Amino acid sequence: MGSVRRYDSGVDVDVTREQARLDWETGTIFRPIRTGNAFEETVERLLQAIKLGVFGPGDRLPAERDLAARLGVSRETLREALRTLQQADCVAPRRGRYGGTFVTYRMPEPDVADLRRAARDLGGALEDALTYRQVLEVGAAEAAARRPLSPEQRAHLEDRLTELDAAPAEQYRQLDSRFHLAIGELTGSPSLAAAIAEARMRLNDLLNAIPMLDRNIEHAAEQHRAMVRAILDGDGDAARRATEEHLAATASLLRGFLA
Amino acid sequence: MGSVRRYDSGVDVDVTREQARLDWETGTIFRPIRTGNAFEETVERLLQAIKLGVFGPGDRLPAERDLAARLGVSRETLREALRTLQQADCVAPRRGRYGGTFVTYRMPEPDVADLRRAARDLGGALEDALTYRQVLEVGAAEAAARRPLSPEQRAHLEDRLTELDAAPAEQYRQLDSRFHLAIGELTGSPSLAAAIAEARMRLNDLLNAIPMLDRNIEHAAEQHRAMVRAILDGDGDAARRATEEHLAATASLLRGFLA
DNA sequence: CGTCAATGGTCTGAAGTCGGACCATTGGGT
DNA sequence: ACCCAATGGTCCGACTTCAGACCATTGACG
Repeated sequence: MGSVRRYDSGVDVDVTREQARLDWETGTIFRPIRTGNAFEETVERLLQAIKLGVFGPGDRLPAERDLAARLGVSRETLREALRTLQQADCVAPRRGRYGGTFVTYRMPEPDVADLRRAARDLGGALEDALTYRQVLEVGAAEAAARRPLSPEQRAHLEDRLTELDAAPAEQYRQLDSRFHLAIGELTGSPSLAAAIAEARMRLNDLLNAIPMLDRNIEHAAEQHRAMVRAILDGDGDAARRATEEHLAATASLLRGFLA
Repeated sequence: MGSVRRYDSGVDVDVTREQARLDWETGTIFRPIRTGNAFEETVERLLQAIKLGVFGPGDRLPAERDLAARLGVSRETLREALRTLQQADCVAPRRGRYGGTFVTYRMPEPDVADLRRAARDLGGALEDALTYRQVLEVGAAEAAARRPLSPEQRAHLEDRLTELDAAPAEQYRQLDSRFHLAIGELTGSPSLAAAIAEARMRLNDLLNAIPMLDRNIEHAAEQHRAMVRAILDGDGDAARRATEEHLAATASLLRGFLA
């Protein structure tokens, strides 16, 4: 300790502490540029779009050429991904005009064993994802509330809530995702909406595996209403508090099943 | 309006509204998988590591083999990126043992003309980035405050503040970045820290181009102290408020120069 | 004064990815 | 009954990226 070196900047620094700082920061800034190859990431995205409920069973995905362009990937790579999903019985292609790629995926029944396995796979990334999601969604709710919303936007949010309240049990998770995603989109910040979608994707397998009890659903519904009310009222503080409470409840429910 | 169709799910939906929802959500979920090729992203990362001040003038970057592994990129791609930076006089390689790639980049003088140009280049992405940053950093400060911190972590945070207070004008921006990044790292969530780094990178050229007046620096220093105090005290609400205030001040300073 | 280990510099063959052209199929429209 | 536009299916040549091996250089250390 206390070893000191003079740099060409003319500033004396403690070499040991400086090294510790560097080790720490390089890990953050020099993280991997790409998590996998284009093909794998494409599969992941498509699967998550389906699991998040953006496309339900029977829905048609955008045409290959269009989808490839949206994903910024060549059509061939996209097709390879679609072929994989097809073999996993998630989608089925239909040729000809008015054809397309149609979703055949059905949500599996929630299963606590699945949940534990999924949590083990995530490992330390679980706490990371929960913190990440908390910060993003709480912040988004507040940001959405503090923003002037168009009548269309207000209607859209209420639609999501109504849809969710009327959801049959097997669609609940997907419509819940739609609702939370909608709040992210209301912030008007594409980056924020994308980050929320990503965070939710990471937790999605876990959330999907939680058995939904009527009592939990009712509780969640109340919290959802509080969030919507606060956002439509433009009350940022209330929106933040309501979202905080809702996410804390979900997180502790999750931890409960893992304990 | 009111056109209704029955899907195989047996649920009647308003086709017009359903289409609007799809258009909206597909934009979020089917955003591009990769923003550019590996080479471009590598250049960007390196440049940002330097501009954010993780590596100052004269510092040595990690060895090529090591750096390539950290970035998840082949050594050849990394070298191509380094060659580009070399041609831009940002780094210089030195061969032999104890050699390496050394940073030669010097911060340009702040210039309002640069700032306006950079803002124009960003376009609508500016508001996006500001919102994104606000949510992330405010949330991170609160999360860090609500978390038990080790003595090393507390010392690290205080080091960053001390370092920043003692900063010569030409290093101020870089040390400011280090300080804000440190808060993200204190949350213990790598995803959150990475997102903060990314958000800051997007605004970096803008922030760097703001002429720093003594009055602003003093004001910022006060806010920084309040943030640190709140985080070390474990006072989440205070941390959030202090960060909110600080970022609002920076944002309005920025908008002022753009107006 | 030589050794040698760590570093940047160079090359190659394989695999991944891309853009684009062209084919095959289908069902609504004329 | 035919046409044709939109869709999935197939293929190819060019470019990018990769993994790994090998070379060249340097300076601290014995």
